[in-house]
This record gives sequence, C-alpha cells and structure tokens, in this order.
Amino acid sequence: MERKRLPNDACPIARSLDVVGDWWTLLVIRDALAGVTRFNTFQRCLGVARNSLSARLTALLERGLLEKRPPSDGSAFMEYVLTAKGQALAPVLIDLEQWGITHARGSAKNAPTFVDRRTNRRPRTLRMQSSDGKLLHASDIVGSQAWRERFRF
Amino acid sequence: MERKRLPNDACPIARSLDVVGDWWTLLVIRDALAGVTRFNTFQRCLGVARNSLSARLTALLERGLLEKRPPSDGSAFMEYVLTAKGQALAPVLIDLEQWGITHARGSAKNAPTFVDRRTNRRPRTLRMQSSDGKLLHASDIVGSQAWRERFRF
DNA sequence: CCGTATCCATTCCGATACTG
DNA sequence: CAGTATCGGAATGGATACGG
Repeated sequence: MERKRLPNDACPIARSLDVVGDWWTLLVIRDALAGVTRFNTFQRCLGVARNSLSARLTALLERGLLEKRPPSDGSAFMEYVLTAKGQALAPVLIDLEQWGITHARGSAKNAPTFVDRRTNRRPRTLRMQSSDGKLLHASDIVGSQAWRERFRF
Repeated sequence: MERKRLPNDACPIARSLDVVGDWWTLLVIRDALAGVTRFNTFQRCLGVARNSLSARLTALLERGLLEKRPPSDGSAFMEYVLTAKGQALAPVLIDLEQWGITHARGSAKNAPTFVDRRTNRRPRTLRMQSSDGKLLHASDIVGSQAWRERFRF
C-alpha cells in the first residue's frame, strides 16, 4: 500500500496527498461527510469492490481520519465516522465540488452535492485571501523563495 | 489511462477526481502554480520518471488545464503554463497545504509552501461559509436530499 | 448484514536507452 | 535541454467465494 517515498517530504501538500491522494480515499471521505456510516452504504454509493473498500477504510482508521463507533441506533453493527482530522478535509471537497461544477461539467446534470443542513443550500465558494484580507487570485500565488532557490526556477 | 467509469457521473467531486485524482497530477499543478514552466524543472522538483511526467503533462494539455506556450525569455523551448481552468484548482491546493501542515506533520520541517508574491506570506486558511455568510463547520454539512434518498442513508 | 481472503487482469511507475 | 520508446516489477482494483 506504500507508494514510492516522495522526494519532498517537507512539502505539506505532498504529505497530504500521501494520505488522501489515492483514487478512492477522497470519495470515501465525501460519503462520510455526507452522512454515510455503514460498510454496505459506502459500497452502494461508490460501486467499489468490497475488498478495496475494506482496505481504504482500514487505512483511514489507521491514519486517524475515521473511527469505528458502536451503533447509534439499535443496530448490531459498528459505524464509521469522521474524526476531527477527517472533518478537516471538508474544504478540500467543497473546492473540488465547485471546480467540478464549473470546469468539469459532464453530460449529466449535477446532482449529488453537499448542502448546509440548516438552509439546505450549497456552501459558498471559498475565496483565497492574503494574510491582510485582500482577495487573492491564482496568479498572485508563487512558490516560497526557499523552494524556488532549491530547484532553481 | 482511463480508469473504470465512475458509478456516479452526476457527482461533481467524482468528475473532478476523474481529472486530477491520480497520483501525480495535483503535484504537477502545485509546481505549475508555484511558477514552474519547463519539463526538466518539473522533473527535478517532482523526482518523477520522465515518461510518467510526459504522460501527465500530455493529459493535462488535452484536458485543458495546461497550455504550451512559446518561451517568454530568449530560450528555445516551450513553456507549460496553467490555463484559467488549471488556475481554478488553486483553492484545492491551498486547502491541502493547510491540512498537511495541521494534520500530517512529518518529522521534517514544513518548507515549500505557496506565498502571496506581494506580501511573501501564506494565504489565509479558507473557511467554509453558508449561503448567508455564516461560518460553517464540517458537521453542519450533509449530503443533498436527492443523494440521501437515492442511496438510502 | 458485515466484512476478509484469494485470484487474476490491468495499469502504473521507474530505470534505462535513445532521438532531436 | 526536451522529450519518446521499451521493458519489467509492483500495486490496484474487480469478481468471487467464504466466514462472523
């Protein structure tokens, strides 16, 4: 399950992708965030093979993004719920959803999305801000000086 | 290069991951956003095999996230630069960076990050807001009703 | 209903060598 | 410097069968 060691362990993005960068993981988080808690529900939603799902869930438990909890209802089975660490990925998914709507529109209509449970409406698009609060465009972003020097670009 | 067709083509997140969900793509976007434009610079930064890099870049050109442009300096070689579509992924990377710093701290120090080129400081952490502007926590998020009904959870 | 184990096909990636 | 071609090994994912 381990990929090749990333060349740049110091990069937080690379470290994040080392945890959630593989194919299914973010989709599992998506479903968990939407309220899915049970193995078979994940399986129905994702259409993933059961063994792959099992491997993903186990990895996410080990990494501390999910935890197993006794059933909240009367059921006999454990539930998978996001930890705070897992919940913290919500902005990533919101952004991916927004990007998909804007830039990866398929033939099908946009159906399943996240909503605010209070208002039943989608969250606002997240906007980048500089440290002093000014709106930031992608072209205002640049790699840190240390990085640019290290790789000479 | 095509993976299995996702069961839920209507989901914008799944569609996004269909484009940028594989292992190297987001790291290529990261470097492009940081200011990398040349093949060998990408290769140095990523430590990826040259053929893999070639495949990723070609795919990104086809998908319209990158475009090839004549050199801005006197050089003889083309440059890879992000299109607006590619730039629109910046929030995703900012979020992943923030998550990595907070939740995937390794032994190494955090080194390479994005900065605002004007202030030389990191962008603010993006916060989720509901449609009426109120701050939103991950637990306030839920899957849309259509989705919940379709998969019965 | 909830998972794990086995098997097999495919894909992906890295190393290397080669061309312009 | 900027890629492409080929090859072999590793990891992933799907189908299926099996036990809790």
